Amino acid sequence: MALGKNYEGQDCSLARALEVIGERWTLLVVRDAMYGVRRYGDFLAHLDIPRAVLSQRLGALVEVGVLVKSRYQDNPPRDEYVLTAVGRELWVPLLALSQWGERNLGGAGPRRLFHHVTCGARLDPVSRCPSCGTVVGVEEIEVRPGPGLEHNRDDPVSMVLREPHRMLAPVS
Amino acid sequence: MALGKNYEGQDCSLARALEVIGERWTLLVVRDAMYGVRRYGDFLAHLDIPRAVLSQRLGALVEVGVLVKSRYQDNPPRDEYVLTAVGRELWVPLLALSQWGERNLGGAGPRRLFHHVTCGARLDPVSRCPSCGTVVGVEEIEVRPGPGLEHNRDDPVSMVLREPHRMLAPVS
DNA sequence: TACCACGGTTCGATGAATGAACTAACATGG
DNA sequence: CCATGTTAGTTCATTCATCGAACCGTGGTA
Repeated sequence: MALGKNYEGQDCSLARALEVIGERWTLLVVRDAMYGVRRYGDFLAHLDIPRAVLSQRLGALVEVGVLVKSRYQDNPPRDEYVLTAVGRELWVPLLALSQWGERNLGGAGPRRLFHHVTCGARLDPVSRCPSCGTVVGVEEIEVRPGPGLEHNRDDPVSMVLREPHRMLAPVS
Repeated sequence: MALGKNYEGQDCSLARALEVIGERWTLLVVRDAMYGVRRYGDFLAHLDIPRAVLSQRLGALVEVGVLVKSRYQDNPPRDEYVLTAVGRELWVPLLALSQWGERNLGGAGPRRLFHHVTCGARLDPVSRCPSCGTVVGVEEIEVRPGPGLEHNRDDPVSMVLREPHRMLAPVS
């Protein structure tokens, strides 16, 4: 989609955003990054995504500046993919979409609850803290399992998300 | 994507939302519906979308309850596609995404400005009215052209959006 | 030396998107 | 009555993306 097959001609910032993060799988990769996934193998295990597609998406996200690839050990050389400030700003749209799904697409109550780390209060659908009154960034959020959470997976991410976990904190 | 090729296994409401509105073009169709587009031909003209894809997307959106198809005249029989309450709730995620694009993807200032109809104040990136303090739904919003707006199209939607226009109000 | 882990790339088969052409229902003008 | 136009589609051949399995390369480790 990003390669020539774009939404050019659409004088609209939504279209431009969708060129970047509107492809299949891309937003799920970003969501996992918010949860603290950083390594190729962990994305692979949690998403059940074809390897070729994952490589393409990670590359594209690096290219537009949502992720950075950084070396975290030399022997053997290993890189991890970490959200940039631009990427972390996707938190609000991501949460808003996810909450829309939760409200309107049925299911057994919320799967995950998001809390403001500094005060413990639960966040509203646009990431506002009801007690502080401000919109909270991912950096200050903790995920906790909600009543609708099933547990049928046992990859690192799924494991970590069955316990309270600070957003962005590495899962492995 | 919705036909068997889904994100099943993802215990996540984001994945479920993306099954519904994550396909190419879908979110742009919803955006246009927010602007007041209701007719097949107007979507076609404003989006430059292949006809077959538009038909498929409109059908899918009706099926999941984001749009309703309703007869508005009988001779000749003509239907229009209108947002449901569920569809209108997509406003917040839509705006959030669009604002992310505007902030982070460059461009010459905001293309469109969104104002609270009842008080005239400009809305923030999550659709809050700074003077009323509440999150405002599409029903109470007016779009106005912003400094970054280019005008290179002359379909009904583009015309209408070069003047202040109430959201959801039919463009033709 | 053999084997394993990790992070990819390559490849054939399948499915979706594209754009142009065609269809159908009805209206209008002469 | 016939030609033309408008709207909302469908059909079809081509191109492109996705899928899943197999393969590859680098660097440990037994």
